[in-house]
Amino acid sequence: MTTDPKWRRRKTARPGEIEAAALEVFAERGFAAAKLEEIAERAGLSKAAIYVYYPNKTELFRAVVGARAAPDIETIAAILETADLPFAELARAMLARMAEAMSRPGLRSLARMVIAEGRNFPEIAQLWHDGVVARALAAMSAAIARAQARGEVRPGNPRLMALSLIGPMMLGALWIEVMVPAGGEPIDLTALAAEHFATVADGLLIKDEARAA
Amino acid sequence: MTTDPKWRRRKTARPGEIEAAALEVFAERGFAAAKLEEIAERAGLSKAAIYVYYPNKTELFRAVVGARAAPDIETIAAILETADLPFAELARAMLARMAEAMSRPGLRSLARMVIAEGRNFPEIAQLWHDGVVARALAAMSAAIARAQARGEVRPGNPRLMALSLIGPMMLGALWIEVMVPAGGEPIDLTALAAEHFATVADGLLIKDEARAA
DNA sequence: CCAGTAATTGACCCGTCGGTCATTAGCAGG
DNA sequence: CCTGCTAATGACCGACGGGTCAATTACTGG
Repeated sequence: MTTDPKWRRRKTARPGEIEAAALEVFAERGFAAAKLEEIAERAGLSKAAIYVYYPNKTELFRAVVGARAAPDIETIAAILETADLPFAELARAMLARMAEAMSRPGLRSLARMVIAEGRNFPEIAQLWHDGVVARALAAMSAAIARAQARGEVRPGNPRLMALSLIGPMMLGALWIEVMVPAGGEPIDLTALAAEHFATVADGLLIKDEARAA
Repeated sequence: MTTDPKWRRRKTARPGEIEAAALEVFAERGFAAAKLEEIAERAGLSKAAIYVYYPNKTELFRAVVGARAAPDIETIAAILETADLPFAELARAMLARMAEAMSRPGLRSLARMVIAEGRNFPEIAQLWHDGVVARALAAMSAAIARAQARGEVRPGNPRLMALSLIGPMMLGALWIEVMVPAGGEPIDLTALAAEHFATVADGLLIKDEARAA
């Protein structure tokens, strides 16, 4: 009988598998409480083998968080730069896309991790700030400013308006991450996006002018 | 010469001091990375003395998070239950109060901690859910539902509307906690509250009816 | 002033986990 | 087939930090 080898040499495949496992464990336990042994186990190799690919735990963390930062953001930025769609359509599409992105656990738990570990890893926070959040915010502010120039959006600070737009989606995502496991009522992010879009478009209040009609 | 004693017996004063120091350290480092030695140092006693008042680190954490949960929320809930103020005034006052509460680091960093450690401490998340977040959300949903019944607010899911209201303030608070230390542009929460109120009241879009005037 | 009590401490213990290293074993090239 | 390279391992180390305990010292009541 040809016995199965105890392990395989798979130099190119390893890093991806390690990072995937690490993302899981870091997301579940947080940086400090995550054990390399557990990451190794889930990645299907030994703890020592991790050190072939990453010099230490911190660097592995950096690789995990840094790698998966950009992709979803690009899509959102692309939507916002679709110039000359009416702002209402832009906003609706953006909120829908964000609901979608935050419905999958990947980006969502990553966001929670950045919030959780940002203080202890200033460079991680900076990486996300520069590469993800600030860019998204800037793209959105720019879109709002353009819409203001076209007379579609009322005057006001575009940056603060951008926060008004994305705040509820972030809160929804964090609710799912933190409160639902603790017994909180689930939230349908798509429904939230729709409801919030209605509010952003027309406000919550019923206008007096409506009575005049 | 009457020599100063090396230490004092201050049984009643200790718990408060320990919890204050613990809040600081937990907020700075996170639960796992917080060292009891450092908490002891800042509280002005020895590590061993902490164990007179708390059986272990986890229990201390529980005490810290549990204790400071309620007070600010009560104020906000009280505002929302001021029945029969016009909803617009209710919302404006609530947002202003929230901006104020989140401008101080206490509640703000506590919120970040709950997000950070909620997964590892389900009971903490549950404590906050039951005692703080769910109650605030319920009070707000109720206020919105009442306003809908009076015809002040458009139809729609009150719970999702409540998330629309508070989302941006939470995001602002987290921005200050996480991104500003990493070089992010600061945010004036009071200005954010005002801008967001304007959006919630009337929306971002300039109405066509306005042209008719 | 003098016990007796209990708050407080410093030194210690020990489990855990990040990180290292000599050794093993898969595999490619001749 | 076998030989050399190196991916991969298991056993180990050392530091760090949570938690304990006997000894110490501030008080309190008589």
